[in-house]
Amino acid sequence: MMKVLIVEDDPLHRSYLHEAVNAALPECDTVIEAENGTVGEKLARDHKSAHIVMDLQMANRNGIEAARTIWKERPETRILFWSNYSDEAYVRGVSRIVPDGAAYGYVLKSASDERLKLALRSIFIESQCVIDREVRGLQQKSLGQTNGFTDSEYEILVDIALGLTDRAIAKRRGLSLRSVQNRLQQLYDKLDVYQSAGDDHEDGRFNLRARAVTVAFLRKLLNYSALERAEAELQEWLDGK
Amino acid sequence: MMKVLIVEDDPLHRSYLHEAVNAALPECDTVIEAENGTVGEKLARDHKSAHIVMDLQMANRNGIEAARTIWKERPETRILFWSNYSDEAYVRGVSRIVPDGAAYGYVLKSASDERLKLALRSIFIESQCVIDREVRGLQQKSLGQTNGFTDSEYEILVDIALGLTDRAIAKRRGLSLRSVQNRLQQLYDKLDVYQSAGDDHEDGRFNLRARAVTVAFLRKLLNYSALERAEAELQEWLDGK
DNA sequence: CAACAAGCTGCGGGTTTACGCAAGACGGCG
DNA sequence: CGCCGTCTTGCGTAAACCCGCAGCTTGTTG
Repeated sequence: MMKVLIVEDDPLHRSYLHEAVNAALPECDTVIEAENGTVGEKLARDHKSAHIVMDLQMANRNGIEAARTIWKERPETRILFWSNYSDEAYVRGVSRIVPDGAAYGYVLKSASDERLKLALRSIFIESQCVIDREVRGLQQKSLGQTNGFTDSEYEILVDIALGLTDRAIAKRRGLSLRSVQNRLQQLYDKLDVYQSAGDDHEDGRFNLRARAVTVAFLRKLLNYSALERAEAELQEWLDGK
Repeated sequence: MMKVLIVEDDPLHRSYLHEAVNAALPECDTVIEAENGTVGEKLARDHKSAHIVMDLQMANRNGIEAARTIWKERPETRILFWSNYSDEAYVRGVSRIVPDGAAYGYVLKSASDERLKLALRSIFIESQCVIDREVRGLQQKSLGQTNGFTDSEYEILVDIALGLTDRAIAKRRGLSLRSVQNRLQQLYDKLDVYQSAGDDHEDGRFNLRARAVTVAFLRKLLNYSALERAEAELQEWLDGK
């Protein structure tokens, strides 16, 4: 009497998930599969799916995008994210879109069979949130401020990553030019862009703005999918004049 | 009488490869597996492997890095790259390291079983190069100049992506400041950074330098692994004063 | 309420970027 | 050889960027 929707790129992983669901949830009688985010959204709508397992990184339409629209239509949907990576960019992306009180989970693909099955039961049957330990760590840092980044810092990081000028950022965020630059300084500080820049020889200097983006990338604060989303939002904003 | 080494992150894909090798190469009597680049290099050395199937994107040590050191030790090794992506960054990275006359292959994970098996036989038995059609396209563009990027353009792209200043680039590449800036202009041109910048309203302007990097990322000219490698090279250069 | 921290803003100035203009340098080609 | 295209370099300028300094607005705390 339970239906589960699997949204996952890779056929191997898809069939693995299928088996795992069958094994972990005997009360589940139908399993549907989608091979990308677009199809996933459509199937979720058609079947009014209440239980979804979703990959984050998919070529066609990213898991976060798909989850967002699904949750917009029915916020009580339970979604288990099953991902290869625990990049801060993904973690931040997910926790930005989960509706209040929704049951969801975040399990890494490297987790054991047991963990996956346990998570499936906890979320779909017990309505509990299950977040992988490793991911949890990031989340703390990300929301709390310890060593992590404020939302406004993250925001401006994305803005310069997109290639906006200070002026454009100011306009977009409704700030003065100087405020934007303040935030930038703050960002450069946290990313440690200076130390690598200084190097007592004054010649080996970095372009702070570009360097900050790169460092963020190398630290997985940003990744392709985050950029992609940000770019889409930017275009939207540009169109809205 | 043939040994095959499989280097692949994901356990599912690893066992899939294992089966594929067994099915396609009955003359192969032993299959060894490594779960990341570091182990892969070690096993290749210990076993003097002549036939390797390698994933490109691996957490620990990237397939390109591993392949490079393996080929440095024994250039006649045959390597089949099996990857999820056909990013120009990967294609360029691979073709940069393949030794003269070496037999290698590049097959996408989305290819059919048949294609994979055929590629295995062609490369390991017939010593032929097998490059996936989709990848091939990129390679042409990348080496030929049609619409693609010159090496020097790509080089400077990487440099600004790393966050170097014009001056630093000039020093590193042995050019004058102005020449560096010339190449940048050229790059901006090809990346079409202007059109999105202009937009008749003079306010919606982009920071060309940062924008170029982002556009390159979105077009898969750059990706994480390319950045990682470039960063390592940069550090090396910095240490060498 | 006073005191204080945190964030926004304007001003000013030193540095870096982006780029037009023009003078060489180098290589191919008729 | 002279012509031409491509690449390099210097000069000069307008704009953008980085940032110290100082005045203001907040929200918080004793």
